[in-house]
Amino acid sequence: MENNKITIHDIAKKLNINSSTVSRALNNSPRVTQKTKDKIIAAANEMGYQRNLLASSLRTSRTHTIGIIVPRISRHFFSSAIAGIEETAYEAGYHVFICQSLEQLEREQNLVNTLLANRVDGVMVSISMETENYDHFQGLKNRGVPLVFFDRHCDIPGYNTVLIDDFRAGFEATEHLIVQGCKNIAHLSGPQNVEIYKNRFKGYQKALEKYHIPFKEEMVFSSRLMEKDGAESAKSILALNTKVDGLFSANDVAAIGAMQYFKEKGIKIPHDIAIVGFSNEPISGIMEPSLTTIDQPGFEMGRLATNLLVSQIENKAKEIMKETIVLKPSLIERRSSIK
Amino acid sequence: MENNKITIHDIAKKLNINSSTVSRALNNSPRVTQKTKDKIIAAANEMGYQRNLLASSLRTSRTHTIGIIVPRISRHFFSSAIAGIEETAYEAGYHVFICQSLEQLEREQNLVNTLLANRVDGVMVSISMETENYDHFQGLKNRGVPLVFFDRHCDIPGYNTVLIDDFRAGFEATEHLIVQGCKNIAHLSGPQNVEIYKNRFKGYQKALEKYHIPFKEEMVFSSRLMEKDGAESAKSILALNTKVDGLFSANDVAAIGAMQYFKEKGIKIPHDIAIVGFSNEPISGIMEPSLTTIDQPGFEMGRLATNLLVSQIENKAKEIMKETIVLKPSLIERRSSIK
DNA sequence: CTGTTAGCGCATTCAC
DNA sequence: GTGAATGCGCTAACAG
Repeated sequence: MENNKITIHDIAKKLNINSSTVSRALNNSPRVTQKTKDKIIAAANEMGYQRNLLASSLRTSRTHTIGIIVPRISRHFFSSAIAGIEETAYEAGYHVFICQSLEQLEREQNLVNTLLANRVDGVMVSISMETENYDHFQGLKNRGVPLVFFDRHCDIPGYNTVLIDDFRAGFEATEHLIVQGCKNIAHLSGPQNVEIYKNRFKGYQKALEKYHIPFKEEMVFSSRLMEKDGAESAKSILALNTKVDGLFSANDVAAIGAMQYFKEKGIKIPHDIAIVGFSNEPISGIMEPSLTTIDQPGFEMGRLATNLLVSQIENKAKEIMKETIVLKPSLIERRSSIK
Repeated sequence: MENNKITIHDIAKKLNINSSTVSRALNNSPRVTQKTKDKIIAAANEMGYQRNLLASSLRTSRTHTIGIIVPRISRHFFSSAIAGIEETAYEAGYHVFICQSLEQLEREQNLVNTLLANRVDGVMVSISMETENYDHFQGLKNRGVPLVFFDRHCDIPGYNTVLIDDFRAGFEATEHLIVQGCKNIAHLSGPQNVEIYKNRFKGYQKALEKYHIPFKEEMVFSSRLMEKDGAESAKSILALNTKVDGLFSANDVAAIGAMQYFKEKGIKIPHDIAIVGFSNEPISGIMEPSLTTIDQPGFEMGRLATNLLVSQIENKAKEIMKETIVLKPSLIERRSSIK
């Protein structure tokens, strides 16, 4: 039917008015009569007009788009977070540009530049496991593009951040195992440049300390916390001289990898080894209730982070404030007692 | 350090040359001396120049961005497909704008318009379960924006499509159950406006026919194939007069829901009821090998669909060809025999 | 090889 | 309340 590209000029010509009026009408400016507005909007619909956001953004230097960089969209936590982000962003009139770093620093760096080149109004990041410095975020700061970290944040102060209390999560997870009777508790930890893993580890140590259980270096297995890392760590755990009877994993995926390995070896969960990991709904749901998990409120974090970002974007005139929102983790016990 | 917005004019001024030359140099045009190129690139880096893609795209009417609409990014099949799409797109010099319809027609319609307004160079869609007509894709055609359907396609000819042979998948799944000794095989089916579900259903019927097993309407449970739908169907299956001993589910999620329900009720899989579903790696991996699955080559489909789309985009001068690529499904048996 | 000019589509001054 | 003119930053056409 309608051909290719209809511009405000085309509809102005047809109505024998000026394109500025059309522009104003379509932006619902109060400086246009309702009558002419109606006429213009009717004509626009009829002609199949569609605003060219590129031109509009070029002119206003606002894209109403926010960029988000996560390690991997298929991870349950991140897809929940994205759901929260999209919902909130949509309500505030923003679109979301979703990007995956795939845990690679180089990709993360490129993505920041891509987002910058696309002139997004703000950026939300959960850093990759390889990210140890933050130079690549400097460009955002130079351009005055608001940035919010969520979940996997950095330890440099002065950034806006939404996170959960990971120290507390680690502490409670470990305490839970201790209270249930575990004596030798191993820990699967992640790269220490990522604050969440560092803090979960600290929580683990603190819980041991509280219950006067000696901390042993060899009980901590550091890896990138993929499924196979969990399995490998499980193998190492079985090879230890000490008989391990509890395990706290710093993420969901590694916990699952470890659990699988243990099961293959005929080890009973939680009877022989009790595990506390993090929630991963699609998987948690189909497992027998052998895993106690810590819930990560991804959706909620997404919402909060987006609100924070949007308020930064829209108050850019004022000095950008630095804010940190801390959420409480919650332990989900799938059974009344472990041992 | 560097301030806000540096344009090609700024760097032209600094070097006492014309901005067109700068533009040409930055686009690596052969019509600029290597010397001046080097000089310009050096200056650009030094000044922290970053191309404004909005302006560039406005001028060239090419964004080098492709939009993709899937029902839900967290679904294993789609996240694999997205991985394939991103990889291929990146190689071809395109960015990917990922959107989720969340199985809602209205969202799908809005997303098409959003992509259009953002002037993406092409679009890839796997339709929602609610999508029964295709008017909302008309705008793409009018604008000459190439469109490729993958996996969940439509039955209207004249569109580019990448799909797997779903009839064959349904047939082989059902045949597998029959050969393993199942006599009463139920089927979990999805909305029949979605071709893949229709064809899987047809394959199921054809297999029954081949083995002279009477088809019974009450053995088919139609739903939106969510996890809870699978569970509900499982409940209905147990309430039947006929004792069902085999189940073919038209997707992975419903199969998992059904399996959980059966297990809760103490029914042994596959001894009491054998199930064939579709692969869902993160979940398949942690289950005991009780589920035979059909592999959906998401990554491969993503690659193929992207290649198809890119070739359409880049040959837009010629008439747009219509092509359908059909992939073979492959049955993955996790154990040698079921019964 | 490089400079000049014009315009992509829109929003925003400034007039009236 | 509406029209005319200008420019966002870039690239393409045409000169030279």
